[in-house]
Amino acid sequence: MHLIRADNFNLHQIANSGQCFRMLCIREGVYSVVSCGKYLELYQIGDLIFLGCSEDEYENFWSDYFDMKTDYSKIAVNTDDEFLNRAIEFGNGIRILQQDLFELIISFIISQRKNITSIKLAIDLLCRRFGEKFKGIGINANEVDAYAFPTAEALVNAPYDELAECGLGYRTRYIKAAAEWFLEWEKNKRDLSYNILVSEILGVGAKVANCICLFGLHQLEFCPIDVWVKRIFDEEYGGGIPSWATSEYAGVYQQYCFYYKRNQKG
DNA sequence: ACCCAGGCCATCT
DNA sequence: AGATGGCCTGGG
Repeated sequence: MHLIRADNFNLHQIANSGQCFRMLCIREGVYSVVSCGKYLELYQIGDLIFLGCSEDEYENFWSDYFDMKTDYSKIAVNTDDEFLNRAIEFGNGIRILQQDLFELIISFIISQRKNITSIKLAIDLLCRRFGEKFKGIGINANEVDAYAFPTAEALVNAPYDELAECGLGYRTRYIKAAAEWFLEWEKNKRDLSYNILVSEILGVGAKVANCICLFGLHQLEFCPIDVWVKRIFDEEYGGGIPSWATSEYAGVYQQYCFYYKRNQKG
């Protein structure tokens, strides 16, 4: 067990911000998350975060995963934009996680035309079938069965029908192609960019590429425009593009606004 | 029973 | 370059 104090950190908001599909509420207030073959359970009381891992593992891994080195109090500042101010106030515990790139690419290809519940289900099935099973340590030092996200090799070698059975539908061939692309990319690790993602990976269009840049490459200026953000532009800005959407931290503001819009009035 | 979801691609005008 | 239809499937 490791304890930290954190500002601009809200576990519930992070888990429900739509950027991560493997952070689950397993009991009242307690969340589990798997990343890079590591399992963590954690909960929050006020600004205290209780983590079911060693200080060493926190410092070496989870601290970066939760982007603790970025000072969000410098991003979530008051502006002259009333809607943005309300969104920041509402969602200012959201952080941009530093997730595994391959997992990110596959997850957001899966996300197209699916709601969050369906995305989580498909990814869970994928991990159970093709991911490595391992023992995680729970918040009470108990042992937990966990599944890593499948490697690119595992998905390249996976029979098409078995992949499809995870509820991927027409995206199945995209997933296979993306896994093959990733293995090839890993050989030389040339710099990734929005244009490369869109032009080289089948099934990656503008929205998904923006998500990969923001959530997978931690380039905070990328602003994915989905139906919710479109709705914000239409209903709050008369169809125009607000200045935050083209700013240095556009992706963070997008998260605040997206979360606010989805969760307001009911 | 619908209807559509946090898109993308191919195929048109 | 802009608009339209098809696509898998499960949740609401």
